Amino acid sequence: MEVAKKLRAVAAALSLSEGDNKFRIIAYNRAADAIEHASSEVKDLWDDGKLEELAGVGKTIAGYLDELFRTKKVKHWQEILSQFPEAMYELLEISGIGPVTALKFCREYGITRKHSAISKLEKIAKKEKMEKILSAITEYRNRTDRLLLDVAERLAGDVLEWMQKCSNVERIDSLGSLRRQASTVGDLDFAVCTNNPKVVLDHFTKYKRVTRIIESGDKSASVIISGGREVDLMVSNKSSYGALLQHFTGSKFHNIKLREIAMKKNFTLSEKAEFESEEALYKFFGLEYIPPELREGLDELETKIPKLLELSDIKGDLQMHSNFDINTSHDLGQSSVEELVDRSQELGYEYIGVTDHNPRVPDIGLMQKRKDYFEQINSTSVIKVFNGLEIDIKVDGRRAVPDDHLDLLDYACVSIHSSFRGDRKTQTERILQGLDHPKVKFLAHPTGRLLQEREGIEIDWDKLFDFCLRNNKWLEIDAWPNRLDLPDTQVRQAIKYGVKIVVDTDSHSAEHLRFMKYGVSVARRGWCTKADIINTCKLPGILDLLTPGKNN
DNA sequence: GCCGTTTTCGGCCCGACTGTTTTCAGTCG
Repeated sequence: MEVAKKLRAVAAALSLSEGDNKFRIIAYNRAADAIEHASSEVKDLWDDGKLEELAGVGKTIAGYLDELFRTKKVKHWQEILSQFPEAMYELLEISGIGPVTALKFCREYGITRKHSAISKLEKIAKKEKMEKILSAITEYRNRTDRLLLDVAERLAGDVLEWMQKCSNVERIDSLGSLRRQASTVGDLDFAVCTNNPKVVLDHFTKYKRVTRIIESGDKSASVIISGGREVDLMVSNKSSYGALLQHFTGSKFHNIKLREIAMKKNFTLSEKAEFESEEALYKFFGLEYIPPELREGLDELETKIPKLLELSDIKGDLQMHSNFDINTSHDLGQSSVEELVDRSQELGYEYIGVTDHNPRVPDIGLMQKRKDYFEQINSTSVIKVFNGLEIDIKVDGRRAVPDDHLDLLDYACVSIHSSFRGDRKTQTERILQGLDHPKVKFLAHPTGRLLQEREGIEIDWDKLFDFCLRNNKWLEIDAWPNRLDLPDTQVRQAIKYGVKIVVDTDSHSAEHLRFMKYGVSVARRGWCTKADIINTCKLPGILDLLTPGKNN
């Protein structure tokens, strides 16, 4: 059983034990939350002796986790868990079933075996015609992964469009993890300002994609839409709409901390509090306004909030792929350089860098031809078009292009596209070697992670940051929605170190250039200001930075 | 069990919805 699930099982068992301290139960659940939301794997934290750095994991639980990793089991937990059938802990996976219900099912229907627990419950539910349980089991089986940001925005856009058809909707906002621009989104959440909740909620449940209404009351409703996604909507009147926005934007951890602050000032804060705006709410408690992207319950309520990067600060895009065919090692772009230029000009950029993948087989003739082509483009283009290249770092750290070919470029970035496994030390050395050339300006999609598909590589971050700082190398935030790489937590570490960041789209078509906003969101979630980001520089500044010798 | 700019003891976020409980427990976010 994975670690967080185990902690939740212990919490469930404790909650069923007579007279147990309910705060101990909360503590176990909080520890599970902390582990699930940690930026590192819990096993790695244990390896590094950093378990207790997780807020919610104290001495006792850290001790038990240590026992778990050393001996594969925790004696104390075994004793607690063994009071109840193993099957019970499996049933907790079904939405709507908590400890009490799970135990009741196990006892009434003789569900004991762990592995068949949910199938057995399904049979019983069919026989007994327990419709809600059946649909919850179906949803459990179809449980889709979280949505990528661009997909979530599109789905939310459809819901917004439908809701705006209702004349009683005075204002509607999309909230939750989508508003916080987390890298992936689970449920879609909306708040509506209205004087007629009933009509609004009624309209909501009639949305054409709704496949099931989970619940529907006077103030909120939850539905499942086709594809299995849950959509929640809450309503309020104008006088407490700010409190509702704040509450439903979350995160849960941020809200808990905020309410603790309120409590210390002898106020009870909830979504019903009388605040017309979020600004007024934060101000009332003596706090700065916290941008949604920072509301993760880390240290944002105790830290001075910098002026975060904005999309309009971006002056150019330094990673994109054209269809100029140089027999590339990976996928060719779909748009011509001219199309990329046109679209970039519409976006108000002063420059772009075209960084096609390196040729499969080194060919200096092709590189020269490409250089001539860019010179010709620049003779007519309004915006500056840099002749860049994205170069593979091979497994042994060598670049896939001979050094003399780099002389024909304005700049290069390097990246890993193979051999993602490998220990931290080897991968770190590999990257540093790849970066070590004056023409190489930044590391593209540094971890190589693909959201919902592939974990990133292991990197010694301190070592990488130190190298970048000393050698004037930058790290990329790749805005491609299934990359978002560097991840926001590492972005924050990088800029604390003083490392500069490039935010770019890695576009493989002119159509993708619009993804820049997701990269900006990652930068904001990483607490970046305009000054932390290389491509907020205007053209003369970038020309300076790209001139070899000047900054190397 | 966790945690500290009121505290190393004594607190611990808050409310909505559901079901069958005619006043609240269970579950969720």
